[in-house]
This record gives sequence, C-alpha cells and structure tokens, in this order.
Amino acid sequence: MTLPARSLRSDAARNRELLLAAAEEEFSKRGMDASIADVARRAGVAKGTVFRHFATKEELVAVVVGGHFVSLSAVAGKLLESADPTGALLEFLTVAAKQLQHQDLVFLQAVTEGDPTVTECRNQLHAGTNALVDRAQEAGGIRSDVTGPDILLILCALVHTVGLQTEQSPDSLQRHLIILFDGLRPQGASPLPGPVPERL
Amino acid sequence: MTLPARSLRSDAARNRELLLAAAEEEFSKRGMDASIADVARRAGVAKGTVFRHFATKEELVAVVVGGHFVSLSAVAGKLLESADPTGALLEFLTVAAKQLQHQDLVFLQAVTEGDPTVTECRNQLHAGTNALVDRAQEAGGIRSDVTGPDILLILCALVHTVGLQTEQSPDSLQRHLIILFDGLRPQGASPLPGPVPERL
Amino acid sequence: MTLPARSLRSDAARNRELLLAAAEEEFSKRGMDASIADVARRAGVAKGTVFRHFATKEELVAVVVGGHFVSLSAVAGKLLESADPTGALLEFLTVAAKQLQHQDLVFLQAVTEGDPTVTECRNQLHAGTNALVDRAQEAGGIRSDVTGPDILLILCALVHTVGLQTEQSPDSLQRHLIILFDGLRPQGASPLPGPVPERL
Amino acid sequence: MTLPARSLRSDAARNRELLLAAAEEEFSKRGMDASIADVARRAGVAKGTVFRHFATKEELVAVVVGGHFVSLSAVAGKLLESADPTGALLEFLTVAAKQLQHQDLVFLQAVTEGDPTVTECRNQLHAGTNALVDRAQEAGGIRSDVTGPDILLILCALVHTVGLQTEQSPDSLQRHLIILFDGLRPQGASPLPGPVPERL
DNA sequence: GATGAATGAGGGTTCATTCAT
DNA sequence: TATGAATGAACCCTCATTCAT
Repeated sequence: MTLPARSLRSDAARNRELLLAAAEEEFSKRGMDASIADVARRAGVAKGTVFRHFATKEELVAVVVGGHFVSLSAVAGKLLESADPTGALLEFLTVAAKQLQHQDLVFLQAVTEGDPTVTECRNQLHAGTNALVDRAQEAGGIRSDVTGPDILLILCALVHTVGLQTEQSPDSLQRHLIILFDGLRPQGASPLPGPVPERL
Repeated sequence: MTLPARSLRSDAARNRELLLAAAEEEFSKRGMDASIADVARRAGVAKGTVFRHFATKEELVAVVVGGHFVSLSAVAGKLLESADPTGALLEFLTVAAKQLQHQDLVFLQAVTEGDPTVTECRNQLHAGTNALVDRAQEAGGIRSDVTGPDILLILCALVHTVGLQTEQSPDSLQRHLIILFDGLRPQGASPLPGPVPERL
Repeated sequence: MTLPARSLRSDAARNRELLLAAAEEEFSKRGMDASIADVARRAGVAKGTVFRHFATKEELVAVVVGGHFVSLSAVAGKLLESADPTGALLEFLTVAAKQLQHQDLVFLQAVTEGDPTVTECRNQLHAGTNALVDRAQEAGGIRSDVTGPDILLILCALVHTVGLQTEQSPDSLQRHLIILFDGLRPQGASPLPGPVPERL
Repeated sequence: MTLPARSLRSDAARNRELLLAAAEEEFSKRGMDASIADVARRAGVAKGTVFRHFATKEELVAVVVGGHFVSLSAVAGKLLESADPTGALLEFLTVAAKQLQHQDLVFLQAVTEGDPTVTECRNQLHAGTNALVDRAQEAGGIRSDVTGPDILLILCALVHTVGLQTEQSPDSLQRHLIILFDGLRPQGASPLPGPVPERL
C-alpha cells in the first residue's frame, strides 16, 4: 500500500518539475500569452494535470517567478562570502543578467502581485542584494546612495529591453551592463565593446 | 455657428481622436490584452466604429505607437536648438521619461514590427536622438561610445520596469534616471533624491 | 425647377443601372456572400445609395434574378417565330446555357422565393419555354412527356454544376448538354466532342 | 453491460457522430451559411466541442463531404459484383440519387478543393463509377463516349436542382433520372411518370 | 438623391477551467 | 492521480442596415 503510494508521489513530483520547466520556457517566450495547453504539451502531460498541481494559471506563474527569485537569492548568498565585496556585487549583476536574459520573467511580476509566497521570495532576494550592496558601499566600491532594489530594478530593465531588440548582438547586454556599472561607481567610465546598435 | 456646417466629417474626426485617446489609455494599461471592445467602450462608440477607423487591432496599435514616436521626435527637435548640448540631452531624457511614464507603449513595439509607418516614425526619432547625442559628445558632456538608440533603449526600459512596481514613489524614476545619467558621464556621480524603494 | 429634377432622376436611373450591373457581376461570382459594399464599390457609388434603390439585399437579388428571367424570356419569344420548332428549342437551350454560364444566378432563386415580381417573370419564362416545347413536340422533335420547366430546370442544374468544377474544359458544358438533348429525343444518340473530364 | 467500460472514449465518439449528423443536416440545408453555433446546437453540445473534434469549419465540411464520397464508393463497389452490368449502373444512379437527395452537399465541393483527404475519397469514387461505366459500355448498355465523372456530374446536377424546386412531387427526381438514362442509352426513350412540375 | 459614419448582431476561433472516467 | 472531453466566456472581425448631413 505504501509503495505504490510512494511511486505515485514521485511521479507527481516528477510531473511538477517537468511542468515548472515547461512553464518557465513557455512563459519566458510568450509571457502570459503562453497557453496552459502549450505548457502541458511541452511537459508531456495532459492539460488536467497542470491544474492538479497548480490551481490556476496565476498560481503557476507565481511559483515560476518565485523560483527565479529563490535562485537569484542563492547566487547572492554565495557571493556574500566573497573576500572582494565590490567584485562580488559586479559578479552578481553579471550572473543575474545572464540568468534573466535566458529566461525573462520580469514582466510577469504584475500577475503575481499580492501572492504571499512570491512576496516572501522577493523579500529574501532584496535582503540578499541589500547585503551585497552594503558591503560594496562599505568598501567604497560603489556610490553610497543606491539600494539593492534600485540596482535590481535597473538590471531587470536592461535585460528586458535588450530582449526587445530585433537585431541584438551578443555584446548588447554587456554594453548596457557597463553603463550601469559606471553609473554605480563613484568615479569615471569604461570603454564599451562591440558594434553599436542601430535601432531602438 | 458657421463651424457646425461641416460637422459630419468633424464628428468622424472627433471619434478618431476619442478612439486614439481611449486606445492609448487601454493599451498602456493592459498592453495587447486590451480588447477592442474596451477601447470602444471607453471612447463611447460601438465596436464596429473602431474598425471603420482602423482596419485591424494591429493597425490601431501601430498608429498609437507611431504617434508616440512622433511626439518624442518633436521634443528632440526642439531641444536640438538649445545652446547647451549636454543639458539638452538630459532635458530630453527627463521629458521623454515623463511622457513615457504617463503612457508606456514601448512594449507594444514588437507588435508593430515591420509596419512601414511606424518604422518611419522610429527612424525619425532615432535621427533626433542621435543628433542630440552627437552634440553632447562633441561638447564632451557624455561618453563617446554610446549612441542615441542605446540611450533611448535604456530609458524605455527604466520607465517600463518602474511602471511594473506596485509601490513606486514619485522619485523612483528620477533615482534611476540619475544613475543612468551618471553612467553616461565621463566622470563622477550625483546624489540620489527621495526615499529608497523597498521592492523590486 | 423641373430640369434639375429631371437631371437628378436621370442620375438616379443611371445609378440604378450601374448597381444592377455590379450586382449581377458580384452575385454571379460570389452568390449571397457578395457584400453590399462590394456591389456599391463596383458600381462606383456609396453604400447608402444601394439602399435608396433597393430596400434590402434580398430585393436587389430579386430584381437581378427577375431580370435574368426576362432576358431568357426574350430569347424564347424570338425563337418562337422560327420555322424549325425542334431547332428552335435546341437553339434556345444553347443560347440560354451560354447566358447562364456567363452569369449563373440560378442558385439565388431560393432567396427570391415568394417575391411576386420574380414569380411573375418566372411564369412568363415558363410560358415561353412551354410554347417552345409544345411546338417541338407537335413536330415530333422531342419526346412528348417533358415540359418546359423540366428542361429549364435540367439546363440550369447542368450549368451550375459544371461551374463548380475546378478543371473544366471548354467542352464540359457541351458534353453534358448533348447527353441532355439525347435524353430528350425520341431516338438515338450523338457523338460527344472534346477531351473527357477526369473529375467530378 | 461490458460495453460501457470504455464510455469516456465512446462519449467522445458519440459526440463526433452527433456532430457529423448535425453538420450534414445543417450544411445540406444552408450550405456554408450554416453556422458552427447551429451545428453545435443541433448536436446538443457547446460550440467549443465542435472545434475539439474539427479544427476548423472547413475541416468539418471536408469530413462530411468526404464521408459522402466514401459512402457512394461503397455502393459502387458492391454493384461492381452484379451479373447485369447495365442494370448495375442504373441501380447505382438510382441509389446515389436518393442518397444525394437526402443530403445535398455537392455545392460544398468548392470549399473542400485542395483537401487531400477529400481528393482521395473523390478519386476512389471516380474509380468506382468508371468501372461501372466501363462494364456497362462493354455490355453495350450505354453509349461509349461518356465517363464516370460525366454521369456523376449530371446526376449531382439533377439532384441539386430537384432540391431547389419548391413544389417537388415524389416523382420529380425519377422524371429527371429517366431523362438521364435515356440520354445514356444508345437508343430510344422511356415514358415519364407523375405530374408535371409547374415551376422552375 | 447621395454620402459615408455608426451601429450591433452574429460568425469563427481560442482558452482557462471543470469533471467524468 | 492522470487524462482529455466538454464548457462557455471572450475575442477579433464582418456586414446589412440606419441616419445625420
């Protein structure tokens, strides 16, 4: 009796993972326009199964978005142990940018508004980034008047917008990141690499 | 009394304006999820009337987005005559940010991709911003390795992302604009005003 | 006062003709799926003008269909004076077939059901074809057990159905007309021309 | 009692049948003007269910039309084994006429143009009728210059037209079939039964 | 009489969600 | 638990018809 129950459970767990992965993929490609049917298809399960795991589409989005916050928090947590506070912050921004670029879910935030789980995850992330920022500021690495959320917000904006470009070179993101870095430093500017973009 | 003589046409013209205003409002609030029915309702006309003025939803979006580009171009054009090149660029960014903040349609760009009219409007805007940037660069006001589209892109991203925040202080946008400005200057940083944001 | 009135009248009359011609064209091409807008456009007038001349779409159809009946009646009337009764009937069928093939409106009949004007026109046509058939039967040219409407009906059916074929040779209609003729003669059969059709 | 075991699938199957029957009915009455909503209503299901079974209206039409071709093919196939080739052909025409009369879908052919499944079904039907015709020709039962498609086309035309008549006697179809038969025979004609039709 | 703007019902189609199996 | 069939609301768009000018 317990064994089949366990096997069912693990099947369910596996389906949940498949669904989350599929949802991430679909939502990052088509936003809320991604259909539950598409998610189910990509996960290789039936539509009904999606609703067994997530009561509504919004809940699924919330879990996906929350997961991203958690994963970014983990990065921040690890870098908090670095010996170079300023380097750690820049490293965080670079890593976070790459992750966000791979799967841009920022614009789904609005949908998760008010979800307590997502809020919790986001608060955790903010705590992490604030700590990173504090350390860098203490070390004199960045201007003293910005906060973790400030930086995070700008980062998301940059990533998202780069994604909107039709002709984006591999350096597009890097260009904008450097502008951000320079804006964060107490002093001067660095050279930008790569070809210049021609269109908005 | 003489004016009402041609009121039929002017009624149609009025409806067109009402529709564009309604569309701007709806699209800026709900993006492409805004329904034609909502636009019609807000404009106070029947659904069919929308299609009399704009053959498809995409066309309506294109006209609205194109209009924004034109209006931004006008701002750029006026500032091109300023005696202070660097100040003109910063002024442009500030004004543009406010306009975009009021009605953020940037994220509808993807939908208008390939529309020749929108493309034309966008090119004009790019020309204007490039000119502003060139002048500021010649005056040594901003780093020499960025382009008009670079800056515009970042600006749009900031506005859009700030708009996603639920609890945004009036200074939110300004804070981030200043970081952007500082990232653009060849040298140091400026103080950030206002309360610090708490959430992403 | 009378002159401008007259000129208006003749303009109206001209528009009526233009509309009927346009309607014939459109309806024969697309049946009831032809839109009033298309008819108006082809006639070079505004949509509203169509409704000034014909109260409803159905009325327009009725007038067009009635006109066809009248025109076929005229052909029958002329051939009634022929010295060769059997030849006259066959000639009628051939001419009628060509006219119908050019503009097939038979399938719009259902729409005109109950319209007294169309009924009148149709009755006149039936009188004409009955007379043609009677004469041919008296002359021993065709079997004595068919009627004018029988023949007309079959003719219309053939034309319409041939019109549905995608790959119709110019001889398609002729092939089938000859089979019909042979079915009408008291005796034997005639050779069929042209390539054989491959599809239904 | 053992059968209901697989009732889920059979419910779906049942709905499919209901839908096809409803579609046949509606399409044969109103052609492509029949609405999906009407079909759904007649089948007793929701509109969405129609699209679960048939992706588009065109697909539904294609399936219905294809089904008719298949069913006619079956009749032809069975009669191919008859000992009396000429009788078999006439029997086929009679049976086919009755089936077509019950549900006239000929005029929907245009819509299915290019659909590979329908094409396949139609080709099969043509093969069957050609075989029937060949045998009848070898037996000297019908003229040697007609083909299966020829006959099929005339048959469809006759049936369709009889359907257009407002006051059709039960003999209407028979009258026209006999004319067709006589047109197919190498020699003379047969008497027509029933009252003569009065209207086109 | 002519125009063309406005209306609104209706059509095909999609999709989140429910539920019987 | 998983499935996928069914639902029905919502969407974009078309078109006959009305009516102010």
